[in-house]
Amino acid sequence: MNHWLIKSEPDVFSIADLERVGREPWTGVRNYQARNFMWRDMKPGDLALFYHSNAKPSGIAGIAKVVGNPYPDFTQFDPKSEYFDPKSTRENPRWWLVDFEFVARFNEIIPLDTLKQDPELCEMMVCQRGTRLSINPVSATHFKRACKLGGFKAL
DNA sequence: GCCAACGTTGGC
DNA sequence: GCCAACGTTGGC
Repeated sequence: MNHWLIKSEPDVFSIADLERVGREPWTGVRNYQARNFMWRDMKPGDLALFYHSNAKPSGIAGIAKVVGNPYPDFTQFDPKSEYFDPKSTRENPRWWLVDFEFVARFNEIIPLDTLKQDPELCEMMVCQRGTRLSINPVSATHFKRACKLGGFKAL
């Protein structure tokens, strides 16, 4: 099983939103590296740290799980969507996504500052300067430790 | 294929 | 709101 970190701006879609809806298609990823993670590497059952970016504070807010297999991001075909991509076709879609399911919400967000100060978690991509990728692979060790800090029993 | 200009991300 | 970092675009 692979582990991940997925970023979302809580003003747009937060861990509380995921808890409310239960399951959500991860639309709007328009970066090839992040897309490759979703259609090539993610498998149903994979677990992800749900990270709040552009937040007060930014940090890990909970856990989500990959459900189902990748399929084309429908927003790329919708001219009214902000994620519309005129260069993509239904025959040959450019952008793919998976659905995420709610697993857990931490009692308190683990702030980025805490992650950076942690001797292990400071190694995570999200702690490195200039890393803007919205989906990051995470080691099983780092995942477990983040769960522990979040007060959540490791899965 | 190079690279300057531009746009976006995201911490602060 | 600022700005560093980085990805993408497009002229050549």
